[in-house]
Amino acid sequence: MVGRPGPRRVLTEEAILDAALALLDEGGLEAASIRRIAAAVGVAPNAVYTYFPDKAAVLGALVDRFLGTVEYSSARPWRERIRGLAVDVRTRLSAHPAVASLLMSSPMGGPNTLAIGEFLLEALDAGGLAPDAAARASYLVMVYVLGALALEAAEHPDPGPLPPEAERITARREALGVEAPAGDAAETEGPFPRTVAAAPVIADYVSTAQFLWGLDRVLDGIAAS
Amino acid sequence: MVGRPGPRRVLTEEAILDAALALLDEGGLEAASIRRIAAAVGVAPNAVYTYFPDKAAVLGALVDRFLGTVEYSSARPWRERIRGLAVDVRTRLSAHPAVASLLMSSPMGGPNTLAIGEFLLEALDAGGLAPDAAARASYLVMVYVLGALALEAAEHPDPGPLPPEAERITARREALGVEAPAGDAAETEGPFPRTVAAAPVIADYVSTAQFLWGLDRVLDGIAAS
DNA sequence: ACCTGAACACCGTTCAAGT
DNA sequence: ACCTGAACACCGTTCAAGT
Repeated sequence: MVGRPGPRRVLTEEAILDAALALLDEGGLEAASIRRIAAAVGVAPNAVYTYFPDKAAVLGALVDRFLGTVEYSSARPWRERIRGLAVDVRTRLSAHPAVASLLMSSPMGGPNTLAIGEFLLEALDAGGLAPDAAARASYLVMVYVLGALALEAAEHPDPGPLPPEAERITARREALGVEAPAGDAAETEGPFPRTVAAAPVIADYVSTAQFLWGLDRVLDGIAAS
Repeated sequence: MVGRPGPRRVLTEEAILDAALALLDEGGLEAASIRRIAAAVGVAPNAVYTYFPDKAAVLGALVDRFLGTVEYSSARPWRERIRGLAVDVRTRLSAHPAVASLLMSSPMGGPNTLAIGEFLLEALDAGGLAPDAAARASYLVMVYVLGALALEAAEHPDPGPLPPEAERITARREALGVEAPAGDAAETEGPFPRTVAAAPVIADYVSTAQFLWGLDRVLDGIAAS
């Protein structure tokens, strides 16, 4: 802006990812355009291509950097290790909801993604699984965690921060047309009677409780294999 | 094209969705633009907005129509019903890989999506689950199936038809740098020793076998709850 | 009601040029 | 090597107008 073109080194991969994340947080997926990222760091749009080959690379690097912030420890029993990892990912994601949608689309090939896979293999080995079963199980855990988080994120395509959990459950409840828990006389009519009867639980799908319930079923299934 | 503007009724929701699906199949997600869909059905871009409020509605309707083609029967034991549904979705999706990515992003609110949810609740009720557990379990099954399919689809962001399974596994194997099954002397060095050792199994993640293994673990966990 | 042309406000990416 | 301005080939969506 001040000076003329030339080798100025005003940019960093980090600075680009910071700007992309800020735009993602404020305006959702569609706000994270190359042009807006460039504007945010005060540079011409095409300058970004000096640091990343294309937009997918920027978003992929963003996802991998995010996964690098996740903390996990090997000190506890194997189930607790995996639960701890899953909860930590989910907690950190709640501050950056738009990143959750990117988790499924990026190719999962970054170094921090590999580190998480390695951690899962360790935990499952500690759980007594044979190497092949541990490998299959680690992928299952990833499918569950990423799937659950992406589905939660899909529920709130609107930009901005994720509303509090209680609010999101209330929104689901209203969307399903349930005011009272409807526990008295089950209205088993209409096209989808079971779905209507289950509405109170369905409203709870986006809750931490449902997330952990599902994870525990997955871990039960793995432990029994 | 031939006549002048006016109430011609040359379009149908069905025709628009047909064109969108064809573009999706040929050119992947980015090919399914409103402008290209309109061109494919021989109409001005904005004519599409007479039938759908926006692009998201077009893609949402496409997903729901796709889920309407899925077949499921209530004749078998509950586990077989759910396995049959999952396999049928996966099989039909292999002809339309780009639709898999849309499964996670659309809000899952269409009538055919509800019908599948209802079917799952029936099967789980037949499996002896209490209503609340059945509701939670039905969501878990959906998370697993949709997550697994979306993750498979993310592996092939290139447009065009999905390569045969054997080819995709070979591609994964090469990407991981595994030529031989490496079962002889485990190279437990480098940054991610377990990941390297598990590479042969990891190459198999995109297989039907892995898909069903994961589903069976999920169903085991549900049955034990 | 259903379609049109034209426009608005954007995109990702490429290219030749400057330092 | 790193950045620029300018351009290319697109987007989704809106609006006033025609029939």
